[in-house]
Amino acid sequence: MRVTKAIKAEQLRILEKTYFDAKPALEYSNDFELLVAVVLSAQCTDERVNIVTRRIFPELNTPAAMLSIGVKKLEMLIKDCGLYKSKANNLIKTCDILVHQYKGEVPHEFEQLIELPGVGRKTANVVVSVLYGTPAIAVDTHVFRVSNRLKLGVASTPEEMELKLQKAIPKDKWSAAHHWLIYHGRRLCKARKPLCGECMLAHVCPSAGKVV
DNA sequence: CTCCCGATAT
DNA sequence: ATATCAGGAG
Repeated sequence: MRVTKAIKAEQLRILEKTYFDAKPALEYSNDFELLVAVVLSAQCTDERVNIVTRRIFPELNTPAAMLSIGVKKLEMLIKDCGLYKSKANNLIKTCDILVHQYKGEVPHEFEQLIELPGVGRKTANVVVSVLYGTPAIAVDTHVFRVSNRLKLGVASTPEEMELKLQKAIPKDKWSAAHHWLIYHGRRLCKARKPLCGECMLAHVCPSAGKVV
């Protein structure tokens, strides 16, 4: 199947119709909490992140509070999320910067966010999109896999995919499309065993039934 | 490219 | 047993 511009538009139309109510799965009650939750979500399910954050956010809901407990305690608290030494180290460093350079606030600009330790393009895009309404397409493992399968965008790196998707998707749909693709990746277009048999996109998907 | 890493699904 | 999970840094 050759994925033309018209087919991509049809893919997006179906995704929107199916996942119109898609929203962030991570739980948070302020800007700082969302930033922390997204950092913790690297190579970890959102469900597990929520279990951990429900336990720690009542105490650690500000960068000053998190900074004060130190790396070792933070490591123990977030251990269940995996990659815990890097994440704890990065979070403490980020908290230090937020407290001393941003008055304890989470910066609003992508260029500022991406300079924070442990914050890359994906995390920065989620923050500006979810918190500040800036059009952005955060390319995580689901967005990358699903987009490549649909050939909505074809890329070998997340950053390349981000650029391809920005061209394939109308700007006013960027942030929503990010959530459509994640929901689709979780529910049907799974990494291991995609459910092409019950997929509403199968007739416009060049990979339908072909994924090992 | 490798390393970080525990929990879960298959 | 192995692949994968809202990645990022060296």
